[in-house]
Amino acid sequence: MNESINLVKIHDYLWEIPKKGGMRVPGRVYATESMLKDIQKDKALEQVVNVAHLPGIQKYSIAMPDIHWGYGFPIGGVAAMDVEEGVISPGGVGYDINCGVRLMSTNLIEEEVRPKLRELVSELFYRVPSGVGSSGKIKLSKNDYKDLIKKGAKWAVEQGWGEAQDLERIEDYGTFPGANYDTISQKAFERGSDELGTLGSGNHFLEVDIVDEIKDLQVADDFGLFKDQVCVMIHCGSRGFGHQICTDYIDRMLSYMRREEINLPDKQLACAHIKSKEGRDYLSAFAAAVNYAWANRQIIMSFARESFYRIFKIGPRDLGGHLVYDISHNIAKFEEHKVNGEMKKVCVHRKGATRAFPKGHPLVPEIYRNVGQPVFIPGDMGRASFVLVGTEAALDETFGTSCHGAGRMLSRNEAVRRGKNRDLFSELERRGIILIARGKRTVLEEMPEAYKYVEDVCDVVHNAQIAKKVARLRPIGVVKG
DNA sequence: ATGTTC
Repeated sequence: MNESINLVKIHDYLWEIPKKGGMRVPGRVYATESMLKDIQKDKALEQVVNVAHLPGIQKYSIAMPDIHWGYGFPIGGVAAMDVEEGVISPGGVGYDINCGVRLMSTNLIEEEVRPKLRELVSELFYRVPSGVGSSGKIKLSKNDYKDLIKKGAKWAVEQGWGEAQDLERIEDYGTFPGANYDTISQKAFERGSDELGTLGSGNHFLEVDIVDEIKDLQVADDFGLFKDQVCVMIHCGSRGFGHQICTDYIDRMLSYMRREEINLPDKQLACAHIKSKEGRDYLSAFAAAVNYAWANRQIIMSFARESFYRIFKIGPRDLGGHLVYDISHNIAKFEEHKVNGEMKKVCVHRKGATRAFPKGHPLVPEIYRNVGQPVFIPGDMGRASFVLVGTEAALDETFGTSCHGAGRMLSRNEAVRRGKNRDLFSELERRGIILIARGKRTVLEEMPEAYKYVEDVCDVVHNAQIAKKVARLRPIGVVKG
């Protein structure tokens, strides 16, 4: 418990940790009072306080309602740094650089898919390798890499996985600027060389979902969503490539901090000034991993389309198979935000947090400029996931950010311990959900009871108005690592 | 998250 951390109520869904000691800004936590009790069970709020010590941090060290303990920064944390004096921290992005979620809509409805659901999920499981260390059929040469790390999803489309219009529905059109081949270790290249088009493990998944309830008819329609529609949700990141880049740069930044005599409450806050050589090199390698993750999700979506074509013997026109949007929830971005009444350029770290820009914002892709940015909040494999839309209040209060998931409630070990006599596969099947997974342990770690109910988390961001609910999805087919 | 403890 963190009795020593004082929480001052701002309103029913927002609490402030007053500035104290070496904190440069206060902390702010979006949660209900009852959620705070769970949040206080681990060291996540201490991490919010620690992050508030970082050089150049602006306004607040922010925590979303799905916050939990992470490496250095909490997962569900947001921190914006001044670009002149501030720092970039690999732990503020996460080990899985550009982990994120994309949603693909289809023209199909549940009753059309049900009769062949098991075949479909088997096909998806076959085409998209999953599990730790899973490798795919795509082998990346040095020249492939050079092109891929600069172009991201655009590279994947050029190679034939998907179409140009997909790129209009990805943050930054699927290409992150600034990648530099020379800032990346050989080890990172090796680890990533056969992992493109693979899902990975842990909380990553590929799901067939049904649009179960529409919460905002107009916005749902603008996103191309309707009741009973079949969708595909993909959650994964940059695999061993991004992981190795994070590892490499935490190491380099620890020596930078010793050299520059930067003292922080936790070694895991390893960071370097954005303008330093170490900071710039990290950003160049990080950009490459961002692009790798976008290419990865692009390729997996393309495999999903092919699975539908084969199982239902239909073509692209009948499937629909439109990308709704692709969100990044482990990323740092240079954006303009209002600080003390003036617009300034900051580097926003979003770790387990989703950008949620309102309509009219120039960084929202043109097709959604008059609607607002889609926000996806995946829940657990047995209950629900949500589609929301970004708001003006998010831009004012949270650097345009909302939460990213249900938030873990049980540790992985505790979930496995409690679930060891259960058969999640048949339990889910009785509820109409086909689950195919590579490892039984991962399934127990990820069982529904290990997570908060996602709608409770969505209610916080909805009521705090930092995103607005659009639709609820429910899973009918799940592929796990 | 992760060649699941370089």
